[in-house]
Amino acid sequence: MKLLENPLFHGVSAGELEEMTRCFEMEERKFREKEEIPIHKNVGILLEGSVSINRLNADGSLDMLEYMSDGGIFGSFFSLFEEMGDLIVICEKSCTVVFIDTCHITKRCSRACHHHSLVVENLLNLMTEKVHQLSEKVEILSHRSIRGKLLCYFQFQQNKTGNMDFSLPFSYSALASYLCVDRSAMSRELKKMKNEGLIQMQGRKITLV
Amino acid sequence: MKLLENPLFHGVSAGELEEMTRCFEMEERKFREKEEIPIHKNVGILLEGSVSINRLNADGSLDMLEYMSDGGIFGSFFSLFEEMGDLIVICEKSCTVVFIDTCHITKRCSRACHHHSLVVENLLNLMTEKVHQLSEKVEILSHRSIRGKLLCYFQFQQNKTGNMDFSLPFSYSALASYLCVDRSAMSRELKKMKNEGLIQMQGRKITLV
DNA sequence: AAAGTCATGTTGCAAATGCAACAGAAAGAA
DNA sequence: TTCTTTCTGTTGCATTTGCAACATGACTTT
Repeated sequence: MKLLENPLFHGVSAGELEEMTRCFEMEERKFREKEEIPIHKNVGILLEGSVSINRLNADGSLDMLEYMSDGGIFGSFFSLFEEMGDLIVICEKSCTVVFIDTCHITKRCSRACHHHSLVVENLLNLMTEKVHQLSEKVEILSHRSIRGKLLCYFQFQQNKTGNMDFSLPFSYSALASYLCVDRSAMSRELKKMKNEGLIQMQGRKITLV
Repeated sequence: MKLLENPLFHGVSAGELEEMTRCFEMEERKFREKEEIPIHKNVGILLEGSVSINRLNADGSLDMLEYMSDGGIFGSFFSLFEEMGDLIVICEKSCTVVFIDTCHITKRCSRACHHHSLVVENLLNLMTEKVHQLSEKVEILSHRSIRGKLLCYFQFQQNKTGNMDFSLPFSYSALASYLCVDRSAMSRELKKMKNEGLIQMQGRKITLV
């Protein structure tokens, strides 16, 4: 995905983008699978590949908070834990990331450039989307049982594809981590649901009945 | 709290606010306890009192998603469910709310007024805060046990006051609802934690040891 | 005063969940 | 290929949790 196509630059022309690249001191970097992506005080825009956003626990283990692909945005605006220094972004599929230092966005541009307000407005829309994503996760986690969480998650996925079936974007282990439940217990529950005819599973393809 | 003091209008003068009130067609309304606050496509700014944001379940019961006081902001920007039509805002303590139709904020002002970009920038900061709040809730709910959720919630409260102790902003029933756990089970767990010397409780005042 | 409502405390019990441990399958690296 | 790692499926068991039911006290309403 091209930078210009990213929602953050919606309404910006190619020429303007060129100018902004300098004005915002944007930097492009590539990462390979499993590599950790440094975030500091930057906003990261994912042009290609996919990454996971994880929280580092006291015991050294990781909880996946999010998983995103092309066009995804991550950084200090979007999460509580970055400030706490225990947020870890990991490249899942080799990716290209454009970094922008937050201060270029937050602070008013001394050159009073016109693009600035446009980007702020776009960022606002992205934040809205991010709030929706978080609300979605809260909604999922608010269900008390594993089955409840699974069904809720499945329904969200189903709504996104529009079809009755969809594919998990990651492994079942990762799903358990995302849902904050025990993997084996989840596996057990999935089997039950399959037996009860609630769902069909073929590998990572799932069909809600 | 005065409207001018609200973070949404940070950096705006009294005169400008006057102008904006017309430009944005802002409307002020009062509500009494237990009253439902209609939201439509508005942003609501809470000047006085407090409200709860609840989700309406299929069975007619309500889950509290949030509880906010003076200066709080709610509306379509801030939650997933409003669009789904099952979000219900309820006045908890008699309150005053200022409504702004979202379109006045989202769309570029035809009069190209200067305040507009300022408000968008402020709104961006508010969204950031909202993202943090949601991340906080996700963090709380990501703990698997009731004890884990309680301790996590307590620590957040503690950090906010800065002291070792703090007071619940609502009832224990409401807390259980907020944490998405069974009230009686939570009550049982709190007793255990008290006996183990992890916490001290005097009514709704809690001290982390 | 009497009735009703709500917050809180308590308990037994069935069901759900987490945990630990193990094993085969699949995928990737050497 | 072989070796290694990760993913996945499974099971027993102790613990936790949700649920239902009931009791009490504070407060409000009639």
